[in-house]
Amino acid sequence: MPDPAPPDQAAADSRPPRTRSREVRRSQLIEATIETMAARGFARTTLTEVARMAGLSHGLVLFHFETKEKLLAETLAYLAEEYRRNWQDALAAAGDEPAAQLAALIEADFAPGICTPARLAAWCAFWGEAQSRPMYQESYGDKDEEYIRALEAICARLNEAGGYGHDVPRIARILRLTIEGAWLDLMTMARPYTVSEARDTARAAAGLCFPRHFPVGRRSG
Amino acid sequence: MPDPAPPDQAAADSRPPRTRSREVRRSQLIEATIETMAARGFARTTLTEVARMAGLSHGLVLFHFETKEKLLAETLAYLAEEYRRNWQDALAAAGDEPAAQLAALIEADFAPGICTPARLAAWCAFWGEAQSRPMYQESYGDKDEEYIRALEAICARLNEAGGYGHDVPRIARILRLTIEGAWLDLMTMARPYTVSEARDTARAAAGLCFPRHFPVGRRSG
DNA sequence: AAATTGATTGACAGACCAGTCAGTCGCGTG
DNA sequence: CACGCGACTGACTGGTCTGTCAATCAATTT
Repeated sequence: MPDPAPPDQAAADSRPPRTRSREVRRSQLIEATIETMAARGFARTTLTEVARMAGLSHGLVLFHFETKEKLLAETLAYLAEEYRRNWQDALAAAGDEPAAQLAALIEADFAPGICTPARLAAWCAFWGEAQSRPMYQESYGDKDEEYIRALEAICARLNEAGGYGHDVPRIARILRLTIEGAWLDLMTMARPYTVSEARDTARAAAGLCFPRHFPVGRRSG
Repeated sequence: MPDPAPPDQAAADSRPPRTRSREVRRSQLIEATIETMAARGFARTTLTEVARMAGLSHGLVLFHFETKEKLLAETLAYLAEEYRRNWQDALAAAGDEPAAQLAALIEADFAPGICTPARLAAWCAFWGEAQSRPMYQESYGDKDEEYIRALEAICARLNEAGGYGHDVPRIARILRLTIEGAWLDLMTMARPYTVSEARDTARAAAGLCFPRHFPVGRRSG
C-alpha cells in the first residue's frame, strides 16, 4: 500500500520505514558477512563479528536471518545471483556475434564490481567449505551450469564459423578453467598479478582456441 | 608415496617401537585429519572427530601435535610435500625432451595416488581458508612457485624448439590453470567427470599451446 | 497523548571445543 | 621381577559461540 516516491535523496529515507528497513538491513548484514569472511575466513566467521562489522548487535543478525546457517546460505545465494546477472547482462549487451559475446563474457568476469578483493576472498571461503555441504553446492552448481551452457553455445558457433574442428565441450572447459583459474589466482597467489593481466591471460586462451576470431595479440597497444 | 604403511603387519612392529611408533602415529593422525576435512570441511573439523577417525583418543592428538593449529599446519605441509615429490619424481623420470616432460607433468598431476577424492577435498578445504591465514599460504605458495618455474622452463624450451612465438609466462599460466582447474573441477562440479577426462582436457590444452609437439588428439595410444 | 507494531539491544543459557592433567597401560631394561 | 619411561586415556576446565528472550526504542496509528 505505500506508494509515494519523492525523488529526493533525504526523502528516500522517509520511504515506508518498516518494510524497507528490513531489506536494507538484510543487504547490509550480507555485505558485512562478505567482508568478515574475506577478513577471517569461513571457519572464524562469527555472528558477533559480522554484527560488529555492520555496527549492530549480534541479536539482530538472528532476528533477520534466524540462524547462522541461513545467513551464510543467503550470502552465497546473493553472491551467485550477483555473478549470474553480471555476465548475463554483459552477454545481452554484446549483440549477436559469438566473438563479441565471448569477449564480453571475459570482460564481465573481470569487471570491477564483481572482481573485488573481498568478493574473491568470500568466494574462496565458500568454495572450500562447499564440497562437504551439499546445500552450498546447489547455489553455485546451478549458476555454473548456466554459465557452462552459455559458453558452450558460443564456442559451438565460433567453432562452426571458423571451421576449427574442436571438441566443443572440451574447448569450452579449457576457456572456463582459464577464466576461473585466473580469477582465483588473483586471490591465491603469493605474488599476485593485476586484474588486467588476468584478463589478458583469459583473452590469450581465447586466442589459442579461436585464432582466426581472436588474432594472437603480440603484446602491443 | 612409496610407504603408505598398511597396519596389522607383525613385522612392522618388530622395529624400534617407541621412536617408530611416534612416526606411525603422526602419519596415521595426519591421514585421519585429511579424511575428516574431506568429510566435514575445515570449519567442522574437530580434534575429537580426527581422533575418532583414527580410533584414538583426542588427548593423543594434542600429545603428538601440541595444538590443533600445528596439526593442521603439518597436514598441509604433508600434502604439499607429497604433491611436490610426485611431480618432481615424474619429471626426473621423463628424460630430456620438453614434450615428454610436459606430458609427464600432466600425467603426474592426475596420478591415482595424488588425485584422490579425500585429498582433493582436503586441498579445497585448506585452500578456501588459506587466503585469510598467511601461515597456510606459505606452505603451498612455495610449492606453487617451484611448479610454475619448472613449467615455464619446459614451455620456454618448447616455444623455442617449435618457433611458436608465445608469451611464455602467459602460456605456462594457461596450462597451469587448466591443469589445476580440471583437478579442482573433479571436486567442485555437481556432475563431476572422470579423472581421465580431466587429464584429456589438460592434454588438449597442451595441444592448443604446442600443436606441433602435441598433435591435436584423436586419442593416441 | 496513548497505544500499537516492528526493529533493536544485551544479558543469559546451553552446547561445544581446545587444551590440561593426573593417572593407566605396555614394553623394554636392569 | 620390579622398575622406568614413553604412549595413551578420559574426565575436567575455561572460554567461545549460537540461539533465546524480555526489555527498550522508534515510528505510526488511533
